[in-house]
Amino acid sequence: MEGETTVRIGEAAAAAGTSTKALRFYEAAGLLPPPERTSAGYRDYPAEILSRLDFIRRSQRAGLTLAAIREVLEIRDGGAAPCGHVQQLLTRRLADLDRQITDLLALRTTVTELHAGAATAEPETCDPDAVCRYL
Amino acid sequence: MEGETTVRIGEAAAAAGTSTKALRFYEAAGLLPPPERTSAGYRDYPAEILSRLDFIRRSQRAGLTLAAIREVLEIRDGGAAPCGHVQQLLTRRLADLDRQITDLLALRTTVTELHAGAATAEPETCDPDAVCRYL
DNA sequence: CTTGACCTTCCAGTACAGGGCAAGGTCAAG
DNA sequence: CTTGACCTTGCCCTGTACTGGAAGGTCAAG
Repeated sequence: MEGETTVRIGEAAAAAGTSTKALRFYEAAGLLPPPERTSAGYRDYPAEILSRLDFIRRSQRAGLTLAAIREVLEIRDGGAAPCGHVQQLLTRRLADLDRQITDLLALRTTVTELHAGAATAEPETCDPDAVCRYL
Repeated sequence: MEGETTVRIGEAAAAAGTSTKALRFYEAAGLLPPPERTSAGYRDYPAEILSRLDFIRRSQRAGLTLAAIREVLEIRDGGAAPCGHVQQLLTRRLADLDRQITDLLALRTTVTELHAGAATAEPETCDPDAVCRYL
């Protein structure tokens, strides 16, 4: 038997491309299980923490919130495969993205129109009461 | 000469379609000049406040922050026409919107791909260590 | 022995635009 | 006289994902 490889928080953070602050934050937020501690009180993570951190990072790149990621992790930690939940999550995320994109495109149209109007700015014809006719 | 029409905060808020809280907040944030007070200490706005509130609302619908709106108002209050500034503002806002939209579209592509992958979910083939292969 | 790189906890703050509630003053109507 | 609608100030709370700093413990190297 070999001794198991463990990592301290700084090493884990560096390997995952994040910060020690973030790892402690994830722990407080329930995304990481409280690790063992060394006799000095240092967090002592098993090497598997790295794939978990990688999962968190992949999920974040998909625009998922930490709360959503935590749910997936909880299902997995409960022993079940989170596939179904993940699929729902992605479906909702997609709908959300579509709504956001639609909203932004509409706003872009509005702002483009305002901008075009302002291009022909004639301060003389402005009603001071209206503050600015171009908005 | 007639007495000038004035409005109290509740009336102004209702007319502008916002809340008394928001009006006090705008005042603290420098978007509204501190109004006269009645003998009881009530804010007593001139009727012109309504066009200012309307301007604020129009600007917010264009997605401008209160800080940006305040700048425009300050220029106008300084006696100048804010046209040039407004045009810059809209140019920047447009560039910002384009960047946001581009980012969201890229994210949408990513999420769509993940979602398509997850549609063929086969929990058996998952590596428990990876938490979920579909993310 | 000391320095420096780690690690610990806790507190505070970031940006945004207010919302919620408390505790109390004011005013017209019944 | 009292009720109810309105107003005042002040203070904390929301959500997001952390980051910064203070104050101090631990450990290997020089």
